[in-house]
Amino acid sequence: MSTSPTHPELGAGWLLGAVHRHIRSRWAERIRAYDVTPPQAAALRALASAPGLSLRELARQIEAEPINLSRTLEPLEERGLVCREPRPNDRRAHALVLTPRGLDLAASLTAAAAEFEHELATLLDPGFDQTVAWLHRALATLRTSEPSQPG
Amino acid sequence: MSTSPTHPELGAGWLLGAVHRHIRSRWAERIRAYDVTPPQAAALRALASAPGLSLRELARQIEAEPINLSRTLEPLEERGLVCREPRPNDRRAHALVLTPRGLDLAASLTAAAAEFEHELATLLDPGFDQTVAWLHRALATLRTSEPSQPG
DNA sequence: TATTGTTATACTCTATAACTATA
DNA sequence: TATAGTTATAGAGTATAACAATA
Repeated sequence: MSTSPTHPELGAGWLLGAVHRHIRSRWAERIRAYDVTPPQAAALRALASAPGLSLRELARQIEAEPINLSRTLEPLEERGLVCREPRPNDRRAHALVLTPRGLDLAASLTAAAAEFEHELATLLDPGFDQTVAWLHRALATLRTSEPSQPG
Repeated sequence: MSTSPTHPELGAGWLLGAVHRHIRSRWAERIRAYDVTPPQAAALRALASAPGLSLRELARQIEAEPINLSRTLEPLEERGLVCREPRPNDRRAHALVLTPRGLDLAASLTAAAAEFEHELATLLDPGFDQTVAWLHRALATLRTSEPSQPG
């Protein structure tokens, strides 16, 4: 992977970071209208598609630390979007569920996300989903890979 | 851009973040042997290829905030890798230059970076530089793009 | 007035360790 | 003893405002 011509000493890691910050920032401003942050949006959307999970289960699903997810959910609960229902058989874990308003919001966020990602895909490669799919595969490969000296 | 199958409600932004953290972490551990952080490595390599810049000029070049770059350079100056030479004609800006040891380190880091990026490229697409180049173009496109509602 | 480097400060996201109450 | 949620705390990286010295 060669370095970018405009930044000769900044490599793939740097470029990924720059892209990530940019995209995240755009996504954050897109959902600001709903008064949620990107982590909150992820939690809400995950809960909408898998209601009743415990906090740790949800954390596993979206690959967050339980403590961070806990703090992410806090303001959402205060706003009456998420509630922790007690479980009869285990009083440690609560069942996380969305309220009707939470469900509405999650639906809006999912629509916004679909639109946002479609816009990104269009920017990347208008009309050619194949290469976008390749980007996804590439990122998925890099995500867990263990770069090590070539033999 | 469709979402990842294993994380239905986590989109492109999340995936980019995950990849970025992973790659950054691997890179950080790779250069830990040299006792430098990724931002320090970027600054050192940039200074090696463009010596004599002022702090603000260097900051512009690597797209960092001057204050953050200032703090990045501080420990490097203490270790005798970078020094701020006074400029005769402008006593506000100093000329940043690498010491011989700093130059050695920068060379090692550049070699490590080339190796690291080559490993990433190999992971992505062994033997096919074209698609790697496409990834770079894709990231470069996304980097400054302004996603906006399609017409 | 404008610019350089810096101080002080804060924000976002993430992470580790240890506590408490349950099981 | 093991697990669930939480508290306290910390870290990296980034950012804004303003200030003193200098131009």
